[in-house]
Amino acid sequence: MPELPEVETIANGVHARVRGRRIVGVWTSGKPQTFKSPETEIAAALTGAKIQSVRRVGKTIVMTTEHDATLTEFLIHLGMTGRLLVCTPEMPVAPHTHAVLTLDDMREVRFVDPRRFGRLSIHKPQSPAHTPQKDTDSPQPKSKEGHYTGPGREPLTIPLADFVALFRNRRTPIKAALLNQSLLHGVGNIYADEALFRARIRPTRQAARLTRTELAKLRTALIAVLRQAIQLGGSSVSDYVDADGVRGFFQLRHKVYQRTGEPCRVCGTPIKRITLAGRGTHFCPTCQR
DNA sequence: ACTATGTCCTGCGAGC
DNA sequence: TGCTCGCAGGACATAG
Repeated sequence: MPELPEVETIANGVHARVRGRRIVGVWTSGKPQTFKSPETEIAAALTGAKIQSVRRVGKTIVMTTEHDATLTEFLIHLGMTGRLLVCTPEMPVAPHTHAVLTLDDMREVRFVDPRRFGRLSIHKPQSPAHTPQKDTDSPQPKSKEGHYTGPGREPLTIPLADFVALFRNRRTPIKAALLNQSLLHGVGNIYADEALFRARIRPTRQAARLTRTELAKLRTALIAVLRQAIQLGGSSVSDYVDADGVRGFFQLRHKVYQRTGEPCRVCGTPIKRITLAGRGTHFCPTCQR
């Protein structure tokens, strides 16, 4: 399932291939749950627009487009099985294709999603002039200036003090807290398990009970594992592929994820699997305390 | 405000 | 071999 490293790989790949191209046509499948914004709005906003950039925010791909000096952000969340592919027209259209953007060089950006947990939407950066001057009553500075910033903090850049503060007073297991996108966004099941293993912390530990030292270790481990995964093009479990349909390699480096019963690569103890927060959770009962 | 659980959806693999 | 059935999970809704 695409998490931060996979989404980053895809966004970078699509960016390199389509930046500067104009969208000349938009087709959508009509499957209602795929579209968080009405399909008519998506088509209207993107048709004729020029692609400025494609980047990652959390697990979301943000395609920024410009049309008559108006910026629009097309948000693509891949869910579990979503793919974003840059294709030539003669390539066969995969089953479960839900959106196709035709570019001015006839190539196509295709969104394919068999399981339909993915979501497409339009985000319009609000110009400050248009926002009513009422936002003084919001207790915390939310996303004020408009461009999409996601629900939580970026794991790769969050300072240690902020990272530690995220987990203060959280009684939920640390694994569940890592999966909470309104705290850190971008971390999913694979990298939560892998980071906790590298930090030698049990997924079941209550977040608020972790020491500052343990949280520092966790942050370092998380950043390291995400960076390494990005370098290897992500983890291809189930059917993840990048913008060209190429698989990643980080699954070969997994130390616990989907290694139930196999020996721990550090101590040889069989990797244990439990269910936590409704998710398969893998850890080494010896190494992780 | 926080926490836990159910729901969506389809492909695949285990088991018979 | 061929079938059924249960599981996988990210985000959101709902309930406590």
